[in-house]
Amino acid sequence: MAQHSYPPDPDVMPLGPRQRALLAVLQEANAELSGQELHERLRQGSQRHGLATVYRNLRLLQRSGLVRCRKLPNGESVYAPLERDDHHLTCVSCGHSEPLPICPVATGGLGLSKVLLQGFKPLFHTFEIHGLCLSCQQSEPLSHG
Amino acid sequence: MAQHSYPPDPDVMPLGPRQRALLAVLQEANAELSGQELHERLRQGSQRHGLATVYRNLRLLQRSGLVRCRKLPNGESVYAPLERDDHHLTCVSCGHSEPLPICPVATGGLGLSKVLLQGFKPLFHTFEIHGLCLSCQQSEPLSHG
DNA sequence: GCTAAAACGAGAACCATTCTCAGCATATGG
DNA sequence: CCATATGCTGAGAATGGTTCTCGTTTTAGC
Repeated sequence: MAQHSYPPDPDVMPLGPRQRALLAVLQEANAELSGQELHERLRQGSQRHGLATVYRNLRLLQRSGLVRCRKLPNGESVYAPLERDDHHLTCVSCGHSEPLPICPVATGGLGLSKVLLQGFKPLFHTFEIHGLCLSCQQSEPLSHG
Repeated sequence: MAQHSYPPDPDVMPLGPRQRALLAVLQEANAELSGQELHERLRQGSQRHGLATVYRNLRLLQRSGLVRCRKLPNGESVYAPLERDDHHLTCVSCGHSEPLPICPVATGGLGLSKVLLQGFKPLFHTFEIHGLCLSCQQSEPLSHG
């Protein structure tokens, strides 16, 4: 057991030093970060950090309900603290994704009955509108070839 | 120009035979299909079909607003006809994703002002609840290591 | 200190997707 | 009817983010 004491939530095991560093970087950032970006930023600190461990811990933090994740059209995953409730407009043509400054879903208050959830324990939700951004509408003749 | 005549929608260029085949398979399927699954099913028909073309046409159909796409946690993309308005419960631990039989968002009627959209032309939206499925809650001791 | 168990890092492996490029189909103009 | 330009197609190679492997390092408990 390489765990450090520090029990912020009885529901969750204590976090290791690298996991705390990772969370801290995510919280300081004002945007979602990819695994690679996170790795780069962590390297600049004093601790050693391997890419594999960054991904390992991202998975663990996500399972613990501390980190949320979203996939961009290019396949990258981007991460943010769970409590951040941002949603996005994403272009199906160029892949550009930008924050949508409203949450159209009554978070938490979702009228989701327990019956519908069937034992599923919700942690966060993602809402995304996909379409064509202005510049793609203008540049593309929209031909199927 | 290898396009075949057949103008179903003045807003959109006519579709080629492979694009129509692709759409047909998606419409017959009662679930989202991945690019690879789509490719397999198309191979079974009479026309020849290459994987590259399947992906090429999926991209084009998506841009034309005929097909929607969603990324699974394992990195695969799954496709469906645009008009299908399904949403999902997805487990952050095992990656299992199942349909959620309600749409908590007032589709179309989203109170999204044009100001917020800033020229963005919406085609479809995705809504997904991420959390822990029952079996993952039971099996995992939730340790950070 | 010493040992067993857990976490770690570097690099290889993975795999869905995209790219490359030579060949072929379509449409048109001569 | 044939020549030619255009651009779609498929096989296979390349790409790139993420995961796996495995030998090493760190931690916890004694």
